[in-house]
Amino acid sequence: MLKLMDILDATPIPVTYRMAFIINFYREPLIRRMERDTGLIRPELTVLICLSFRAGLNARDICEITEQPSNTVSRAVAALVGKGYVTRTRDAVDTRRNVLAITEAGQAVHDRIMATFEAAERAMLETLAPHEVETLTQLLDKLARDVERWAPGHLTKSPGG
Amino acid sequence: MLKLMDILDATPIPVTYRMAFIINFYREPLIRRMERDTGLIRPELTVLICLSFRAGLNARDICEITEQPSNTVSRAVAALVGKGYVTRTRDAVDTRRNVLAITEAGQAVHDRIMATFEAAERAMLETLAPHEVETLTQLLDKLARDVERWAPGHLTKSPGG
DNA sequence: CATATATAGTTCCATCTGGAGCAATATTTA
DNA sequence: TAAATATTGCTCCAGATGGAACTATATATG
Repeated sequence: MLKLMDILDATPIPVTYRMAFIINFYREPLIRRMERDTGLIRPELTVLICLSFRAGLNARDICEITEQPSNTVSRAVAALVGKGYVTRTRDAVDTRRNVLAITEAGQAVHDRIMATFEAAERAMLETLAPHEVETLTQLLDKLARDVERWAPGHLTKSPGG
Repeated sequence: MLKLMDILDATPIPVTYRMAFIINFYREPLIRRMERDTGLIRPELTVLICLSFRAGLNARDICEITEQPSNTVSRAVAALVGKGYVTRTRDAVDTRRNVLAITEAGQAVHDRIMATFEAAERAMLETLAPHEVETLTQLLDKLARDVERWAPGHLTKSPGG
């Protein structure tokens, strides 16, 4: 039976096709499992990750950090507040802003989810020797940090810089 | 301003987080541009890629190759037939099957789209030295070919096989 | 102070997506 | 042949997603 991997060899985009392939088979099942087990959906996890890393952000900050549309973030925040995973308090100075913070329960569910992601990555990387993992990480890091230069249409988003 | 990349360093999944980051900024703009310029959507491109690689597939084959749900493929095929990019002919032997093939126009639009993907990958990889690109490709290939072992929940899909 | 403009966050709406189940056809079993 | 089961491909429906417009508040300008 023909499988996706047979097409891997024929594609004119060997690097990104493989990356997309890997991410697809890595992330989708984990996201599905998370949705089933915790009731959280993807944008909600994104918000939790941001708030877990830094408290005191507002929805707009998360939009800019993640480059997601504001309605997606808005919905995710509202859902997380409803579930008790995030608190939302009006800023006293600028009453348009809602300052967000992750709750203990939110941190707990975040940690549980990330643990499954972590285990899956470890399992994936077992194929590689430690020095190969290091090399791979470094190369990916180089590409990621260079995103401003190569991302198609990325610069056009904020002409002011 | 905090950006996604600052979180890169703090994540417990350094490899897959970077891959997802890269793929996100690579693929989404290209897909959006494709949708705008050609009117094709993602699943339709997937079908075109399969049929470009091998003619004579049916929808079920494409489902198995790409692991996409049958309704998604069904819709994509119907849209492509309507646009004149794919032909669909009933199999004389098994009249449940529709044998699919890409048309000349379909191949042309496929090639045009893939050319933009190719140019974007080239631009992305300019950051790396040729030997680094080679190393990266090999490491990704190793992971991709090992997918059956590590993909979460992948084996459960076909217990017989 | 009054008006114009900018920003935070939400809702509306159209579209994409996947799960479940359905109709048509093929295959197996009695 | 008749009935049970499997397979192909489709439609229905619920939920996710993003663009655009809207409300409320803040800031800049006369």
